[in-house]
Amino acid sequence: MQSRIPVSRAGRPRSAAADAAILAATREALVELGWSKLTLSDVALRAGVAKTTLYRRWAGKNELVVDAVAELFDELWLPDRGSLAADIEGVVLQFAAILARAEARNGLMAVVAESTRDEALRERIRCSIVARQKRLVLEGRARAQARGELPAEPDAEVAARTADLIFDVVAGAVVHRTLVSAEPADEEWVRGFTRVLLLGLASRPAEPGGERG
Amino acid sequence: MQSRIPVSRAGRPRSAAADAAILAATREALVELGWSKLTLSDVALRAGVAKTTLYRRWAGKNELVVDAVAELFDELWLPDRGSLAADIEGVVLQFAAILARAEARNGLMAVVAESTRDEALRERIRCSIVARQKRLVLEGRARAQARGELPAEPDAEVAARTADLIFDVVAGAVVHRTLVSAEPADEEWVRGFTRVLLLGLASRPAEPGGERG
DNA sequence: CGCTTTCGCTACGCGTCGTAGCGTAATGCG
DNA sequence: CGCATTACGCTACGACGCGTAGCGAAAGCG
Repeated sequence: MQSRIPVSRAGRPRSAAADAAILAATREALVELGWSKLTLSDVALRAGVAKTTLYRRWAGKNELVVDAVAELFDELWLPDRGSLAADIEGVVLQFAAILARAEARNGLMAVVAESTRDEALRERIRCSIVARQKRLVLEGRARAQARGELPAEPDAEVAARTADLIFDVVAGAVVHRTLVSAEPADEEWVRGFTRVLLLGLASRPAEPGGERG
Repeated sequence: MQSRIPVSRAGRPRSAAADAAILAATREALVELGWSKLTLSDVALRAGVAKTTLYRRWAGKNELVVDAVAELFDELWLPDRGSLAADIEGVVLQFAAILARAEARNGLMAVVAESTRDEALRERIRCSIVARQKRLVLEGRARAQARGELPAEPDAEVAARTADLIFDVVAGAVVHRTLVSAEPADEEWVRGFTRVLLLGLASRPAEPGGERG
């Protein structure tokens, strides 16, 4: 789903290069300036286009940044590493790698913050960013059930609720670690997180040396 | 820790009533307008004070909103409900109740988003908001260890890392559920979350009826 | 009572937003 | 090719919020 202003079919077509330049310039400005100091005039200058061109395609700051940030999450996918634990670690590390980039941190937080007041914006975020992540949860669980690592869910509604829960736990933990605690979600942290997620708090903690199992 | 501009001791003292009115007006404006549309002129008008009075006490929007939001988290505490699961459910429900309020959602997200660029602001958030929450994790674990529900941690460093992990998982999940998924963290959700946190994903899911251990 | 500081008010400079208007460039169609 | 249509770059503009300065008056402290 795009947040763009609809385009007419007749006449001179919009420059695709300008689109790419604007989105790239937005991410660049997001890194250097952050959300609040990012101005559309500056983005236009960086992209080498006129400010009015920008307003012809996006309605405002929100819409532009959503599209610019959503592109970052396109690279998320779920590698099959053979076990549920390894799959989780893999995808969490990918997510963490994206959030390690300043443009993702700044943009994601800004957009989510803005969405608390803007229902349409929240819907765009859900479609552009969140839905892609949630798909991975469903895929990972299906694999784990096929392997026998997770019990099958007889009730579809309960299954859906559980998937939502897992999604909030995984995404929330990584985001909180990265943005609020402001510490990297590195491999060691991901190992500990995966252990808690799979086995629970009651299990004995992992050794610092990196025991796995 | 306060973000206020230091006050002199001689001369006319600052009006305490004005302080309360300003913070309340900030929360009110946060609910109605959200972060980006909140203006200090409007806050001053609502509070019945001059805009200059506002700038005499806080350096800007960030500092003011941090203080206004931090007050909301003062009410967090850890009731002793007799078991680790019940303690977790209790504190998570409290946290969820705070985040159910629009002023908390808007303010917290706005401030966190802004903090991605502002190190000093991040530090203020850590002291004013996050530290209070993290204390509850340590307290809850100490109780659980005293009860024998959790194994004792021989290594202090490992214990600290685990506490940080738990904190990010709990706070992150609730925040993500409330702000990104935009669905309430109600009692049913909290039960499911607590179950996963304590027992892990591999455990059989709870029945919809509300079976408890 | 004087000294100090706060308070309300008005006014101001600055920067950004988002739009209007214009001339020009690029494309599709007959 | 010639025309209609649209995008583009540019300039200018009004509106608005930010943060500050200056003033007279009010409220405490010694």
